[in-house]
Amino acid sequence: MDAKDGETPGNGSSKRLKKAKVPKTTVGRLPYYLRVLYILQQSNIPLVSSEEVAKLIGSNSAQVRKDLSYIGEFGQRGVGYDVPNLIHELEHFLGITHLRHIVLVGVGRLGTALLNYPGFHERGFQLIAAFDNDPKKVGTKVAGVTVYHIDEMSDVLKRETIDIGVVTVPSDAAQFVVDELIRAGVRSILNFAPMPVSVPDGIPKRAMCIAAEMQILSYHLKGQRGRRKRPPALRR
Amino acid sequence: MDAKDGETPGNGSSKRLKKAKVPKTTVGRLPYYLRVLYILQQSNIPLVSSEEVAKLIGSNSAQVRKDLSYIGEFGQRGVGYDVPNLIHELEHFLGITHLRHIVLVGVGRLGTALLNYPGFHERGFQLIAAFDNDPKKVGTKVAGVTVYHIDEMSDVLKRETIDIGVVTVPSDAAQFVVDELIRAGVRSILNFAPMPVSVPDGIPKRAMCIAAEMQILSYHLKGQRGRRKRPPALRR
DNA sequence: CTCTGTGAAGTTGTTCACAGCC
DNA sequence: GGCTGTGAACAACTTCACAGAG
Repeated sequence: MDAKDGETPGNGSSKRLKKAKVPKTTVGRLPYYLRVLYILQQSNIPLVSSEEVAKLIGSNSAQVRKDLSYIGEFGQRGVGYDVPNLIHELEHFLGITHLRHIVLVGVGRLGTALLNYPGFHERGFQLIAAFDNDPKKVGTKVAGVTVYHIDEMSDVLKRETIDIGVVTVPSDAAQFVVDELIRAGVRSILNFAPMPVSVPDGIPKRAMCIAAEMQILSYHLKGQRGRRKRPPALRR
Repeated sequence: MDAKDGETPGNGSSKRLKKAKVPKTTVGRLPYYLRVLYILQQSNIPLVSSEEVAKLIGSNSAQVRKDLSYIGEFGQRGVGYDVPNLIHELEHFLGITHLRHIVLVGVGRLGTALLNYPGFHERGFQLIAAFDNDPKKVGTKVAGVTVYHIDEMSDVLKRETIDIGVVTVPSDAAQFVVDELIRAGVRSILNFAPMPVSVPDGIPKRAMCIAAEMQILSYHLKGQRGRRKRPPALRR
């Protein structure tokens, strides 16, 4: 149900690397490894062990080593991993070595919040434009990003390569907006609308649904009766 | 790395049901089934087949049937599933039959956007309170929800059972806020801060990280060179 | 002795294919 | 005929446990 694979169908052997297959579960964890590595780097910690990384993200050392081993051999036995080097390798693997261009459609509250989110820029994602169908919003700037009308999308994006289209419109507009983004040449979709959308084969897609996450939490709460009286001791 | 299991450790056989084990991947898909069922219900469609549900969420019919079969036998052979009944069963299974109480910590832009998100209420989640450490925000109301100071948390929540604490504070405050929520008796955590947090055993936890999702998309774009010239035909 | 990298074992999840009921 | 429910086959992922490098 999640992202389409995004792999070009018949590219068995690229010239880039040996590139054995990397499980998608592994790909999903790499951004989290990267996040703790950035923190370690800020603290000027030059080396880290798989055990330490595991502790920080709540996993286990074998998992960390296995995940990293799918990408290459970056550690030193008896020593650990060089933090800046590992950051470099992960960034390279994830394709975030150069600035990625993104656009956002739907300048409502969530859209505005995201436009103001500093994490985009910090992580190498550059907001090129925003789109909405509300004439009051069109022509304004939100967090420094110009808002265009949705009908202008193809024109505005004519000369730009957009890597990711972020969709923050109401459910009933989501599929239309996704279709427009694809038509305008946008290469992948991040959908926040609480509605499944379909994309053509080969277009990577991810969905973030807050309500779904909360329902999953709700499930885990079943069976635990009511308010905890004596909170469990905090670890750490 | 994701949510703690949330299962009370030694409760092999509850009296509630036969309750065979439901894979967590299945639990993760149920909210999406529910979402398309709500849509079908709004269109007054009384019956649906596993094939149709699968099409709508981009899965396959065997997966849908298998998932549903972990919970019970809700379909009729040769006919399909009764939409309202299946909704009822899924809601029951997910524990969203009664209102869930939630609080939010961090009334910044993202927090404000979430407080205004109508999906909470529509899906049976009731915002009881919000917290921030900014004196300018304390005492105001955002989207009808009163903002308290973080130090007041234990007091404010003394008599309430809070099911989910939503964390939308900056990274460096995330662990502190989570610890406070746990101390105040909050039963589970939904973390939006781009920082792993740890919780005691038995406290369900989920994380939503936008940057991570975008990095995963970025990975899938690697290898596809540049702007698509001729967009693939839209399906549907 | 420490910590990585990795086959092999073990576990979990998905797909197949068909019996069973409408 | 149509569609569910489900063992059994298959595939993916995780954990173990240890060889090998520093």
